[in-house]
Amino acid sequence: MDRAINLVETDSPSTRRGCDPTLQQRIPTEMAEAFANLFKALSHPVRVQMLDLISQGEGETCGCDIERHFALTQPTISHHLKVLREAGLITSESHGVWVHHRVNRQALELLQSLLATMHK
Amino acid sequence: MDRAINLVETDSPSTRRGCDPTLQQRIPTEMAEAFANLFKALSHPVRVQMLDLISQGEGETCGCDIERHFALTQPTISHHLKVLREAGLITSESHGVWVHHRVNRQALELLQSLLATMHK
DNA sequence: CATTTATATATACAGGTATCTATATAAAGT
DNA sequence: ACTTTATATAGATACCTGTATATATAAATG
Repeated sequence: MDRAINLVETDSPSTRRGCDPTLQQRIPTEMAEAFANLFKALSHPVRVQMLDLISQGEGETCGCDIERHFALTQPTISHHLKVLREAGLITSESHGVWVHHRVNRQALELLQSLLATMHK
Repeated sequence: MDRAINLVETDSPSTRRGCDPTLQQRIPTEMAEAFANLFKALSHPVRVQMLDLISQGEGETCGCDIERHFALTQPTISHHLKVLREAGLITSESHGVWVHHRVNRQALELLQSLLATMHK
């Protein structure tokens, strides 16, 4: 009548530890890291606004278009664009001196579906 | 025929600067900050997984239930829960020694709708 | 029933790391 | 030459996570 050993790492339903043993880690670590990286790219107000600006263009939005809307230096804008690009939220292609940016819809849809699963 | 002054802060369509002058800052700064704060709370893989675990419970998920799923110390778990709580992604209420957490659906829906506007 | 023991949670602090933004500079197209 | 964009660097600030500690409740035991 004493549960003896196994004080930790138990998953049996007879354990007094854990109010709800049915909770499962549905999101594996690597997937959680991928999601977190996308969210991190959106964790700055300037980048939220930048992505919204880019989403308004038809893939023709260039850096100077974005720059006009912020009280930030050009290297700082360039940095934020790089963060969005490396996260996979936008793609960028050079056209002469200009670089045109467009949103990656797949990434946004992925985030949307995650959020959907988390509020039933 | 020369545009003279007004080298910066121009919004007039006659400005040679800016390939696409129709782009508008649809998201005001305070709103962008609010969104960024929510995204920042989700910018860590552990918090993504934690929110998913909490979303599985019926508002009865306690800290110890969460703790079991991570190789982190209790204060670290407590810290991450605090981040989620202060961002408004979860609410927490004490029941005796336990604290029960539940997701804030409004916050998740808000993020979802933002993402929706950004991929048309 | 009182007293100890264990459990759940929170706070304070600190070291290491990452992020933000500016200045300075470079490269390349028009 | 002028414009667009990128990189390097650096200082200030913020974030992550552990150790140490505190509090309050529950459980156990005499």
